[in-house]
Amino acid sequence: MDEPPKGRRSVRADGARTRAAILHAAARLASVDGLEGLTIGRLAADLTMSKSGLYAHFGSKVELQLATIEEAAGVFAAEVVGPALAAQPGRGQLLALCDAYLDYLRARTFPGGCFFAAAALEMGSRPGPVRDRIAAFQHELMGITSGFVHAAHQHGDLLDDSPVALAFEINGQFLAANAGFNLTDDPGVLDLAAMILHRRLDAPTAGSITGSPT
Amino acid sequence: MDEPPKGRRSVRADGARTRAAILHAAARLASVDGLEGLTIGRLAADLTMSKSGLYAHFGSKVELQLATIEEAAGVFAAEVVGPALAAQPGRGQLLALCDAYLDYLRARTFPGGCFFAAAALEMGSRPGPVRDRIAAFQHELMGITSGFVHAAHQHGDLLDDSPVALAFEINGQFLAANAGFNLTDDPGVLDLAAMILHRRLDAPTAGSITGSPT
DNA sequence: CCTACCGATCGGTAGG
DNA sequence: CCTACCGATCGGTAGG
Repeated sequence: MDEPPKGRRSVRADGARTRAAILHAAARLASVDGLEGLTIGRLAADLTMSKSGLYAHFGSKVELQLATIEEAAGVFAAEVVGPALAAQPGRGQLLALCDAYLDYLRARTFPGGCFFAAAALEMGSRPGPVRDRIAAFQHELMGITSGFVHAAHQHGDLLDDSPVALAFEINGQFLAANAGFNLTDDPGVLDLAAMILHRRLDAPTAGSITGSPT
Repeated sequence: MDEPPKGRRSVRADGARTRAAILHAAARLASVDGLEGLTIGRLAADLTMSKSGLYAHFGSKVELQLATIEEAAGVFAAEVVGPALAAQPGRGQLLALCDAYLDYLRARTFPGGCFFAAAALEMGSRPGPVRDRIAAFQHELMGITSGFVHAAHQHGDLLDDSPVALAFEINGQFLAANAGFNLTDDPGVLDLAAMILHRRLDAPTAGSITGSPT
């Protein structure tokens, strides 16, 4: 009766899978109850495990919150930023970002709506490492968006003043779409936001989108 | 040693003053900690009174939350909607609304930023009477804003498509201004939002603003 | 990953 | 408006 190493999955791999399951549940809970309202007791009950089991993975609530943010950031990168990065630089890339964000809301990727919109509002006036991480994410997203605007300018696709201002404007429509959809449960809100964003990004020099050579 | 009725303020008036003090503190606390994070214990400590003293005014936490929303709605009406209602119908009325909102943020009327932006995000996915009241407020504000847009159309001041769409757009800039200001503490965020809104509302048929007769 | 426990705080009530 | 109290839950620890 030997125990070959492949007979059981390694403890390390089991731990990693448990950790992933915890963070998946934590991100979903936090989108509804907030990062502060996320309690270790409820999370443990949700996973049918003990509270101290959670403390084996995360030494404190703050560490759990920070890990949960990383989990949500991964989802956001995959669902929203990824599709936009895959698009060609230009006006279409900005539209891809907007459509991906609205699809991410429509799909109810997180049951409480956009994880980061909720977190930004909740932590905005609560100093500490959690708020700092959320602020850094928001700053990063604004940087990516204004980078897309800059690229569209280079591409001659879009006439506008400041990339920072347009990124701010787009972010505002994201926030309005998230808040409106959460409060009304009406997908028409997302359609309205899409219409506004598409009209806003209608290039004065439109027509150069389809003509990209090999 | 008689006790003339005017010798002490009426119990009713004292109660009303205490209630007002409670709600003032509650609205400020809730803007930071959320309507759910507002606890009766902390609120009592903040007012140096006992928890049961609070229960004499509000029978339950939900009733306290609802009363706190009414308090905040009164502040919002006085600080934001009031100045806009005082303005002449037209493009200038919409700008007055925007400027009043941004001033209300700049003044840190509530220490945690806009009470209703925070509440809308927090309660969006938490069914119940508190969420319903927040949703009604948001709906009311959108109605007021789109009414201003409609009036500006009548006044020939502003060319635009749907009042609902423009109200949605403006609301999005409010949310972005609130979130950005809360996260960065940088008043430049408010200046950026003001610039965006003023440029957005620049009438294609500008010039008819100053010519209103007696 | 567990049981068993800690002090603190939660919303709420009894009785005055 | 108070003291005194209730059961439940909080974040966290000891020890295994």
